[in-house]
Amino acid sequence: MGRSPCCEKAHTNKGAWTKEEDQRLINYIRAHGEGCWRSLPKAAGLSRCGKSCRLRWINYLRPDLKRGNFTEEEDELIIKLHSLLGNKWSVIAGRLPGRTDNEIKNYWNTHIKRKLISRGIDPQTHRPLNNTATNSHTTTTITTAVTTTTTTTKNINLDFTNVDQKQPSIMIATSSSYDETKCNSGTTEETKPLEIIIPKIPSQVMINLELSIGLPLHTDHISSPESTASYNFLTTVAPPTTAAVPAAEMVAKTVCLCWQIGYQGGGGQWCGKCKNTNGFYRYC
DNA sequence: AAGAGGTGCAACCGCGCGAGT
DNA sequence: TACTCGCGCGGTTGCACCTCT
Repeated sequence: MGRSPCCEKAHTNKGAWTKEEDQRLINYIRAHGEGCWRSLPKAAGLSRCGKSCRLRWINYLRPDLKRGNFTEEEDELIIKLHSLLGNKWSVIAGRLPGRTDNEIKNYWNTHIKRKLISRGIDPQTHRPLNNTATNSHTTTTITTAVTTTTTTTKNINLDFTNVDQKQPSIMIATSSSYDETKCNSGTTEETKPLEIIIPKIPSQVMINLELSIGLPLHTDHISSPESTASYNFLTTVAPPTTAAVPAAEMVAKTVCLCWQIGYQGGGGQWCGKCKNTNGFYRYC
């Protein structure tokens, strides 16, 4: 069986694009818009693969691209997003207007990786380099900064010290009040640690540490200036928005960072308002 | 001045997914 | 339900440019 090739390779150019090819592509997209990349090369009079045209447009020719060096703020944003999303370059790019996934990916591989290593941080795990190899009988501390719609920040510390002998506990310290029935609780000054007791388990049992990220189902959470001001990288793990989307609208995209921590095949902990859809808890 | 090695980035490749039939 | 098609994504490659010796 197999897939048919995306284009007739014998009749397509490869390698660097010429100015003439660029101009043809720009002119065609200006006249007809994006889309139907497969038929575009022929229609535009280009001897290129449709995928190649799409890549050239998205990564280089698009008028809304921001060229130039990454700022320190962008650096930190990329690091934070990567720590949460991993190599989801397109999602990360969606949070950096004017930057492309390819650009961010390249920048990560050439600059940020080195930067993190120089800080003593593993670029893949975002954990201290000298802490990457751990033993199940030693204390393992995983600290994840989880920010919800508001300024709520939770630091989750998993203490599996001597799992065989006693119940490990998970401490979630949050700078906002914690409401079991709501993911997107309002921000207050109150700090209330939440302790979850995990039943005694054998040390060889696999532990499922899955962080579930849901997309927003509704956008009526945020209306106050304070919450607008608190807009940050985690509030927009929603589908990418275009550059034309007003900032206020972007802010309105909310996300529930429901989390699940449990043994494989066993129960975990969920946000009280999450819905169980096809076996996965989503959205609240 | 020139060659070697390193770096950065544009472009390619293969695969997965969703829509359509 | 099975298959095709087109798009988009992430990983990888190739090459131009830069720096060092």
